[in-house]
Amino acid sequence: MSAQASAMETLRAAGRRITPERELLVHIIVQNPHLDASEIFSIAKESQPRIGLATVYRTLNLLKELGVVRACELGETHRHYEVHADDHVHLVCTECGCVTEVPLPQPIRKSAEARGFHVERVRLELIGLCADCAKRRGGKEA
Amino acid sequence: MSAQASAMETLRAAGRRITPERELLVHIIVQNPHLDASEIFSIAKESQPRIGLATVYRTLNLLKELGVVRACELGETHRHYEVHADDHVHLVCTECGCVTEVPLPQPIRKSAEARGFHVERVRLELIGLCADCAKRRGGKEA
DNA sequence: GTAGTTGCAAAAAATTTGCACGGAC
DNA sequence: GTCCGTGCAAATTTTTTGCAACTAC
Repeated sequence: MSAQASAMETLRAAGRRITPERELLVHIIVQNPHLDASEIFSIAKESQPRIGLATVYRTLNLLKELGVVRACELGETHRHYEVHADDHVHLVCTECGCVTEVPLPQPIRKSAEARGFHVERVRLELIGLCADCAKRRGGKEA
Repeated sequence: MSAQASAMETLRAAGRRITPERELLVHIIVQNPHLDASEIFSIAKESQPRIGLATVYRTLNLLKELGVVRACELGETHRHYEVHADDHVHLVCTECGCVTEVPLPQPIRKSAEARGFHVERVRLELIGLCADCAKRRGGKEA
């Protein structure tokens, strides 16, 4: 099942309605996993000029509550929304909010579960330079 | 070197001044790695009642630029600031902003580097229930 | 037909900025 | 002493909310 279909299914399962606006917004988020609210709004207006910014925020919040998307602020200031479907280590408890850290061993998920942590979503990030930029930079600067 | 000292050293190295406010704010962030801007402000006021919210934001932005702290939005809506020092996968390029994904293999860092990605910081997150909450929940609900 | 959704505009919250004073170097 | 950093208040930006109209179910 595609990420899009999966998201809509989650909406339906939660008893929420499937609207053209929601289809559109989810579609945009699935296609461009790294946009912030206003960017999503801009793109949405291209195909649905009458859509309101409030709808974007309301939809985004709904999708967050349902666990369909996740807001993330990377590096300096860029904040974006992305679908969590993929398997992508801080142990963040969704219940009490406590955060436990694991030493970062090999079988990440196993390690957490060995500590009794119930994993719902895994997310990893490596911040640095992609191959192209690392190459391009090459000589200059450290 | 402590995270606190390390952060102050980074400030000094960048030619920025070491002020009581910055010492205080860094201290708070190091001690409580999961606060948002207004929470940091509240705690700061306890020991420095005259500190301004603007200073918190300016300091937070400065520390982000210097790579001392990182803003992160977890789960639903809680956004916080934390020090990156630890080794904590999305390949996020700090240069062009592109984001590449890795299949999540065993030696995470090695895998990324094998793709030519220059890793600067590693960060992992597992979202779910901590052992206590998983146990407490136990019977009721899924 | 009913109740959840939407767009618009206004309200509230979050973040940034201008300016004069104070303190780090 | 100089210039960066600070507090305060105002400006700007971001996010939420109220309400009547609309539509998915």
